[in-house]
Amino acid sequence: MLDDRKLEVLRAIVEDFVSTTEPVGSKALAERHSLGVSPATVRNDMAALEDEGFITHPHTSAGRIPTDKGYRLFVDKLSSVKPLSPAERRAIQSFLEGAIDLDDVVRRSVRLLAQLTRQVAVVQYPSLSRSSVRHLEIVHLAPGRLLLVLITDTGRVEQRVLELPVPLTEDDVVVLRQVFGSRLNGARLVDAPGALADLPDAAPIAIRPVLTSVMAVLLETLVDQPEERIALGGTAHLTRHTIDFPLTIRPVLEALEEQVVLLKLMGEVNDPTTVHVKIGEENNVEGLRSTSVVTMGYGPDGGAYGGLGVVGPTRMDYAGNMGQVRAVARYVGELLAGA
Amino acid sequence: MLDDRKLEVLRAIVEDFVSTTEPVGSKALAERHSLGVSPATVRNDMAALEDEGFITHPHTSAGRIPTDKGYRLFVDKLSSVKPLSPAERRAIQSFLEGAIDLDDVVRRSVRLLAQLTRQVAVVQYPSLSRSSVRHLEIVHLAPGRLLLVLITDTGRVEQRVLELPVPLTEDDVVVLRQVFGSRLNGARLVDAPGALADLPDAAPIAIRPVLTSVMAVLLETLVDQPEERIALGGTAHLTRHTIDFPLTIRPVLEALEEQVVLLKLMGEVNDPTTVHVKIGEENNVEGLRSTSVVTMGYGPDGGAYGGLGVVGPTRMDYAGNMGQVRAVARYVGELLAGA
DNA sequence: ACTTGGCACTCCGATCACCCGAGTGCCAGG
DNA sequence: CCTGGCACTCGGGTGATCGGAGTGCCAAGT
Repeated sequence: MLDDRKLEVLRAIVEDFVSTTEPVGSKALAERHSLGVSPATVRNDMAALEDEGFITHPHTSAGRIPTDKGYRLFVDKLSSVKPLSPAERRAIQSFLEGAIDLDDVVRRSVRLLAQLTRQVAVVQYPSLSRSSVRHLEIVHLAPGRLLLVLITDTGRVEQRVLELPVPLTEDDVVVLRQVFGSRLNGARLVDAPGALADLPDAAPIAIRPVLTSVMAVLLETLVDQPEERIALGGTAHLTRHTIDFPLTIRPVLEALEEQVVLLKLMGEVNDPTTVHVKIGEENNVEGLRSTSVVTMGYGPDGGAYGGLGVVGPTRMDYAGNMGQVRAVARYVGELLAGA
Repeated sequence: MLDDRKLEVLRAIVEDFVSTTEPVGSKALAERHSLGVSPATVRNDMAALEDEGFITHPHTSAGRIPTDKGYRLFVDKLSSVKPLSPAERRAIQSFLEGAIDLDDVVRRSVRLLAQLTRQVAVVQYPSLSRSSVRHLEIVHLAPGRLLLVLITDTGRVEQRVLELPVPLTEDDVVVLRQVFGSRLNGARLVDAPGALADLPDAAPIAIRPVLTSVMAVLLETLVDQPEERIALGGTAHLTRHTIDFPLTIRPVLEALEEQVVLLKLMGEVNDPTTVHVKIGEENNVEGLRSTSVVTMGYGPDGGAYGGLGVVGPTRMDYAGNMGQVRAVARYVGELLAGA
């Protein structure tokens, strides 16, 4: 029931609407795209597409615009991810080289993504749970006061201050360092509980209370409830699209301020090695129902440190944005894997 | 030329305009505020205020609105910082307690400020240059590869990876740690150059090259060009005010995305112990000319770790916002000083 | 000298009628 | 199954109208 020409018409509608922002009519469509048929025929096809729910028109005498379902079909079947232009490649390169630490990498990535796609960009910090321990430092700040500093392979640094009921000697601290270091260095954080399980028994009795305190903090705030972080940028781009809908922009901004929401966006990626697109109502997030989200995981050879992506109007350049998100994700993945 | 009643009229205009968003006319004003005079008299006073440049009217048959100059007078002479309500105090308390690290403190503060003031909130991380060294850790990642981790008294953690042309022994690293630690621990970062000046001469020849490399990185990226960080939140509030001006919101969002701009805002605070207000055109920042900025420094007893504040429309509740900013600044200051 | 009521004037904004044009749906003929 | 033709719909822009809010000024009052 949807022959090739109808699909072609749908593609043309999507492309025209994306670039012009205006409902596209049968006549204009027949002219601009060389379909080889008359406007009347296009109208018939349009009617069919509308019956199937791929397009609508805002009112009787207006042209057609794609529905979420229409965009979905377009993304799945009618377009292919657009490779980057040389200029874009260079931009990525020059933007990301010279980052001095993880924070810097993330901030630069957000900026880069926002600039490339001209959309709102979101970058998740490498998830703690999927990282491994590069180094765990235990600093004796004051009697009875310890500072734990955890550094992951991706360069994330987490620190926790810890008050102890008992004072410690310098030697105790050395032992602590040694004990934790030997078991955790190089281990993945998810494996930490296992790696530490026998610790209380294996350690000298004198420091067992301290040791369990440290373990508790470590496991609780870094493994059980690891703090996820997310960076956001390019919100000014929201104003480009919604010139007429100032009330459309608010729920989006509000949603984007919620860490939880952003994490949800990044978290719903099942296969981290490809770009994912959520269109309009497909988003489970209240407030982003009128937007589309393009995401991808990044990390070493397909594994995932975290996710990144962009949020924009459903009327977006999917092919282009998917290409850009993919490219940045890959680049960032390599960058962090090599760090 | 500006007698008490005229000032009273100005105050009334500012208050009414702030709360209603609409130009206020002589009649409404005479009624709502018990000025004891007729609308005609109010009109005369208004004319005088307008001559002096404190108010304008958008068009002939509209009421008056305050100018930047009018707001300035209002802030300086006609209003006093509003103390917080008990509910607000409780909010601050409950919001900030339970923060697990500096990042957490800053993020919570931003959120808190945004929520209290219903404006866009900005919080600067404690400036590196004004902090002192709590701990400097040197980790031997791999032969020829060092990781420096600097932890400040305010809990900021900075890390730098460092490639060395020569491999190091574990003993070398211990020496490095000892040497740097003894000179830097407890010292303010600005004093670091002095504290380290004699180092190359005092150290064993063998590790001098390494030592100077480490020093270079340390001084360059942490002292000479310390990375300033800033957190932003509550941007959704921008949409509350500018319902009618969707193009007004963009330059503001764009400005707020620029670290430089935010730093400028925070940096222009000369006396960090009191709240500062920049109104409209007083802002040197392109894009924020139509907004007002309320800032204050935070830190131990008047000293300044950094700044925080809010950005909103010139038509804002100055008394309230100033009170809220001040309260949060003080609270955050104490919190970090005690950490 | 200041205040006040009165009054003419201005101008914004809402309302309405109007028309143009784009676009559709349908039909009959190729 | 495609096509041209045609009547119909409806949104949006234009222009005229009108009411009301607010002003500025003046002359009279205290």
